Amino acid sequence: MANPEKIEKGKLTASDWERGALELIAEQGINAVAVESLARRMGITKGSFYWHFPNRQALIEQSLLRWLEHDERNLQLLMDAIEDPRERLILFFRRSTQVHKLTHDVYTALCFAPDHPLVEPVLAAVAERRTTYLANAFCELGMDSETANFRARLTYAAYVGYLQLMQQEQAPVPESPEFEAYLEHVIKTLIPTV
Amino acid sequence: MANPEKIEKGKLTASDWERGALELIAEQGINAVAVESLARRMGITKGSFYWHFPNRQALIEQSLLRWLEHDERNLQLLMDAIEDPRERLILFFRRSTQVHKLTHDVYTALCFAPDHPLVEPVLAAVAERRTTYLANAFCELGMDSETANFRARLTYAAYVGYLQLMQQEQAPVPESPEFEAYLEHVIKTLIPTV
DNA sequence: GCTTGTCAATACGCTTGCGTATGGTGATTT
DNA sequence: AAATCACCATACGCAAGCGTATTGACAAGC
Repeated sequence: MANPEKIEKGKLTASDWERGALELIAEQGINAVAVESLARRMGITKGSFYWHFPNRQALIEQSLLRWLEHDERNLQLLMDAIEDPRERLILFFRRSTQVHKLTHDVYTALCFAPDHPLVEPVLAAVAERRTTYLANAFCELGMDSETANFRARLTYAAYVGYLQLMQQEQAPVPESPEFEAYLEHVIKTLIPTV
Repeated sequence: MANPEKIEKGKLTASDWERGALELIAEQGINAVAVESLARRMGITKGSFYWHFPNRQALIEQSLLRWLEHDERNLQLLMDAIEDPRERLILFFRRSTQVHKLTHDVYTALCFAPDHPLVEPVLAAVAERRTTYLANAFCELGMDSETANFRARLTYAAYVGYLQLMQQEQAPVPESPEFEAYLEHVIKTLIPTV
């Protein structure tokens, strides 16, 4: 049929709208989330939307909240799975392709709207979470607390900055040999040997 | 008077509009550049605007072009002024406050709209310029060409990422003691000693 | 003094997007 | 069978924003 998303049996749920919003954010950024265009995209009209949500802001809030939980689960899985801190740090950079793609693309999109009032707190929470994750790993590698915090911030900044370079096609994407070479350099520079 | 910008004698020029646009970009991002609101802000109506520019896109293009030149001049001044490559690298991070504030704020704003069709090429040019600047300095410090390029990319990424953390108030601003401490760590980590 | 050129104000049409109101439809309940 | 509920369509009002068209103000040149 002509309905790309609506899977034949109709009856969308609030959760469907949230997923649709997150996909849109991942593809075109948060500003692209408009209820009418999103509705068109889901093969439906906005009459449905305003049954599930009071307004656009609620949709975005809910979607971001939902994303935050997904992201937290992903990070937890990573932390619990690997005991070697050095391996964990290395995986931090590779994460891009390891985790669920949608979740990661949303993260990238959010990074480029840090001044958006609804995005700001979410991004702050994620930054906090990830830097403490990094700082812990650096601590386990023998750094004192202050140094570990600095290194964590530097690492996180390098990660976010690289996302931006990739966005501009100024940097090689994961899985390419150039990326591997660069990654090796980053590891050598930022991660101390045991 | 009630006219904030229009300095009494009227008769704006295209250059005035470009400056106004850049100020707006610096404050509220590129998406905030709307001709009617910008006109209001300049204490005038859009009747004037469309005499100087064919459309909104032309204004943005011209403004960004103008900014690119400013930024290039700033970089050149920095390169020519200091001969010690290590000092140059350190200054790269301090640059934020050293150069003209408006120019730097525009840069930050542009960093957060890397997918914007008009911004993308500008950002690409700047990234190219700055990474080669960095790579040259690292080369002078004794790195081989490939390593210098990797380190330059890493340094640039760390710089851009830090801008974002600052935007979210997640990182100390320049001139604060915390910033100095962090900067010291960054220098120790990224810049090899002669 | 009259024309011309430069810059600006106003009014208009068009589109996009938000939110509301109201009605419709099919399934479920009673 | 009727009524209710859950979900959706349609139509409307409203604001912001782009670009156009027309007119006006004011100075410079002829």
